[in-house]
Amino acid sequence: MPELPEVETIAQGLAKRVTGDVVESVWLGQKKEPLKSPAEEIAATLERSRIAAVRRMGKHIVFDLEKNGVAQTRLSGKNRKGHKSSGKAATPAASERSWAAGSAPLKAQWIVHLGMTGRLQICAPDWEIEKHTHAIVKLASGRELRFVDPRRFGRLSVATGADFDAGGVEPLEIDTDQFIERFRGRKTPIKSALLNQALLRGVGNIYADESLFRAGIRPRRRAATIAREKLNKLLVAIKEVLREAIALGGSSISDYVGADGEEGFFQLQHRVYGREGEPCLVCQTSIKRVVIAGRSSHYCPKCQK
DNA sequence: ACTATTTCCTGGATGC
DNA sequence: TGCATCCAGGAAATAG
Repeated sequence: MPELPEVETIAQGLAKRVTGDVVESVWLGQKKEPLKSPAEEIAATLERSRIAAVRRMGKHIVFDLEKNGVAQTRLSGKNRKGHKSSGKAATPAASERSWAAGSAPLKAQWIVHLGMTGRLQICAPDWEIEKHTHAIVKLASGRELRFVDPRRFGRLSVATGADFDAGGVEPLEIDTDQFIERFRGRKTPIKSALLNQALLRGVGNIYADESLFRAGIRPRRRAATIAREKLNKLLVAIKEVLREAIALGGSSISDYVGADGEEGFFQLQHRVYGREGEPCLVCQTSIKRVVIAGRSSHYCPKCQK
């Protein structure tokens, strides 16, 4: 279940391997759940685009795309209402020019959310197509980038007009004042607030539990009842947990593996997540599990108040 | 404007 | 062995 550290690891791995490559063609499966944008729009946006960068925003992987202005103009005019062709010379010679040449490239983004079980694999075209493969992106380098997701909680979309807005604020970039402002006054349990991507983006169930343990706060505590000092401690804990996890390549439980298929190791550092009934590593008290907002929440009843 | 609950999905684990 | 049931959980949709 990829959260911020896993997605960061995957995005970095992908960036290393596909930056600069060009999309030749795109195949999209028939299942509609994984597609947040219309299939034709995703395909049209990706095809003939150069992958300028791959980065993470919250739990999303964002591919920054650049396309020759001429080709993009033609596609936009055909596929999007109210978007007129700009009248630039659309000669075949121009559309085949190298990416560096000619007018400024038109930008777009391909956004991938892995959900629970989504994976992006880079492979040779003759690799067996796995069950639950929903997208195959053919690259000019001869490789393929495939999206595989058995549970179909993952999502693919494109942003063409404006930049993709992931909502919320990056937990590794937010400062104490911003954090307190966003979380204080909320009546909801702090655990729910941490999972709310519109507040803070990228923290999921594992890292919420681990951060709350380090900060000594019970997951059911209402955000509004937590003192500023304690909220500050929580933010420090969140940043610490996320940074440590990124350094270890994320947590490999269930389906997660990095871009090259390697596993992460942060699961070995989990102090409460998945440890129901086991002794607290600090005080030996049995770790409890309760359900909050439909999510398993693990905590030490003695260390967390 | 918030908050809480339900729904979507499949595979692996568990129970009888 | 086989079959049914439960559970994992992010985010969108729905209800209050």
